[in-house]
Amino acid sequence: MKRVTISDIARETGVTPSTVSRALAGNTRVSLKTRELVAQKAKEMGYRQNVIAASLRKGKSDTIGMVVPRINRHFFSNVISGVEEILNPAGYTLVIAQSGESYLKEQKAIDMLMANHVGGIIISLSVQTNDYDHLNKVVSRGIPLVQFDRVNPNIQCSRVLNDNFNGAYLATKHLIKAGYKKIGHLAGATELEAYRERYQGYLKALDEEGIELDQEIIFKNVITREAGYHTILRALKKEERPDAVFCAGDYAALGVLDGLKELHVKVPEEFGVVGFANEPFSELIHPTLTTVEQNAFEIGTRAATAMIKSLEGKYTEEEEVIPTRLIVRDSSWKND
Amino acid sequence: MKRVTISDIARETGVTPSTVSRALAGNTRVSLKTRELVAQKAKEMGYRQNVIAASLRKGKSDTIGMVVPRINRHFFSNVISGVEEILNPAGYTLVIAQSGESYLKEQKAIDMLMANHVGGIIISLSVQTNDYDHLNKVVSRGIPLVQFDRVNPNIQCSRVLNDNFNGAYLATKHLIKAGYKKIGHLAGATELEAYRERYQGYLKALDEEGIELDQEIIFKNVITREAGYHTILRALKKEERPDAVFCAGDYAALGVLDGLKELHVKVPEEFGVVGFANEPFSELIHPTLTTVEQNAFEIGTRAATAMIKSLEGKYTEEEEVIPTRLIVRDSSWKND
DNA sequence: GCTTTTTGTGCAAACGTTTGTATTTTTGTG
DNA sequence: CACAAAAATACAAACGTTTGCACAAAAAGC
Repeated sequence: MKRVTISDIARETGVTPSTVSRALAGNTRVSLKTRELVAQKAKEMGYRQNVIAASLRKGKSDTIGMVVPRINRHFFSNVISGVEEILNPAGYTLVIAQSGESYLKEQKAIDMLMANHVGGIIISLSVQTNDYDHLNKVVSRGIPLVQFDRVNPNIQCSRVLNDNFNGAYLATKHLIKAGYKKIGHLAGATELEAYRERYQGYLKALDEEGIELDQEIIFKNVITREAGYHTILRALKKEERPDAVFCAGDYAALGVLDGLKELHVKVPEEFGVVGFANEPFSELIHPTLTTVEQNAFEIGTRAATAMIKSLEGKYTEEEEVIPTRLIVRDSSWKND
Repeated sequence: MKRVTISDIARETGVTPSTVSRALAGNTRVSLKTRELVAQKAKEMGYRQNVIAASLRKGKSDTIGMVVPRINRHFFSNVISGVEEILNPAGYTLVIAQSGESYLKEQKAIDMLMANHVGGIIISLSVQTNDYDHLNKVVSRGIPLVQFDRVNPNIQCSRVLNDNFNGAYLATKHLIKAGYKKIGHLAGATELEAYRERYQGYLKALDEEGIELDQEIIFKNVITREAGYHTILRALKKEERPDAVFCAGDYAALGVLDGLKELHVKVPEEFGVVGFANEPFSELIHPTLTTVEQNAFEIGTRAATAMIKSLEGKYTEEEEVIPTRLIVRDSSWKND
């Protein structure tokens, strides 16, 4: 059962392969009559373009590469869905690679994608990444690049971002309005812009409300559930103990709730907790977690749209910021 | 900044492209000396193979396609990780397509993968799929196919499965031993083998313990949280009400817990609940959910291994069954 | 009716590999 | 030292497209 090629169609229709190629591409240089003839014959014979051959000839492909830290994170898998939503109908295919938060694997993934002649690359950086030669190489090869969420602003390419700043600002503001007096912050990895922005949003809210900053209740690099748990235990031993925390991630917030439960601290009565990301579990735990929703799917569609724009040569370096939204649940008082 | 090709290396080293090709492939027909010379020069010049060209020539590629219903399901994203774990080190790249539980999209995904000349396809069927021509086409084209989890046993290919039967059997047995008397079952989509097997496991456990089957407390097609919720409300209105249920999925179990909480039925004291899948949330909710763990990662590694075997021509149609494990948590009595 | 323009097709090269076969070089043997 | 055998390399075709250029036929202009 051989594949049917363009030459097979040519033979059957009595024209040359080149005409068939043009006809299938809808080129108006071939008459409408032959275009229809070819199209019909192609369908009849079950022709499918050999994209490999086409890519080789054209020197580029309709495959877009995507590099994410981990595919099984709610945020990233939803971004991927968003990207597919746009890319597939537009005739592109997506190949996904995981960096596993490792700089080395990220480099390898990009190498692999370039070896596969992808038409463009959409990436969210690993935590480890602090050298950007691999990204610059992509750009200098003329391959369209789009960064999202975890980005480096110094690379010449479009970027799609969460409004981390505003989300954090709203979250902190909410805690203040709800009546909590001493609000701590569990910050994420300081190397990542995204977490730094959340920290800034936190600061802005405090500042705006005239609350003095207390470095004693700001904890850096607290991302996991375990870290959150240990941190809250430590925090509550301090003389000036916080009565609420804004966590830069839901997993840390989950750990905080673990710790509070262990210490029999009532939430939200005695202590308020707000997370970030709206992980699926956040509405399933007890108490349900107040958190900041990031619109992962939309980030995906925007990134894909920016990519297509670049592919069509309409590239302009731009930065889009997708709004975030506070979801108030049971882990914080609602009376604001 | 032009790509360096095999001919560039040939020119620099004074041999022909064919020799370079063979040298890079490690063919012993070229002398060790030139092999080393070529390898060194290639490195020096920064050569990267053009896989597109190679694929075209060889008529197949080192890209493996994977089709899953949804990428953002814990189970599937972990299977994917397992597949990558094996495929990447072996020099293959993975392209992932989502069927979104739609037969049409599944067909399209397979078409796309074949157009891209993937070397093989790993698939888990969509719920909707009840026609298998697209799979047979893959097989008849000589493209290695591996099915996992949701499979059709009539297709000629290797399969990797969960031990659904035993998992369900253990779960039900556990409920009986724990002292529950009337155990219902929320079954999944009956079109899927996987769910039918879980049902069978449930039956076996009842039978073995000499408990008479009551069709009144078996509910089909209950997969979502909402369905679980409505079903348990309905079930508890019956005259012969169950005092425990084994759910074919964790989401349904979650809905059951919702319903029980609403009715102030105490879990596990008055009612036992067991789920299936060990979704991440299952240990975060209150009470924590007793459930059956399926080793998604291992399913992935096995599927990938089977794929590589097929690719290397060592194909034998085989079926592997990966064991499942009962995880007892707070939603059922532990005194068994 | 002859040149010029337009329109539709064909020819052939190119994309970068791989691989069967032919050719040259080296090695071994009598 | 000749000659066969073995080893190393070269040649050339092929994979299925796309596309610049050439060419023929039809249409248009004078």
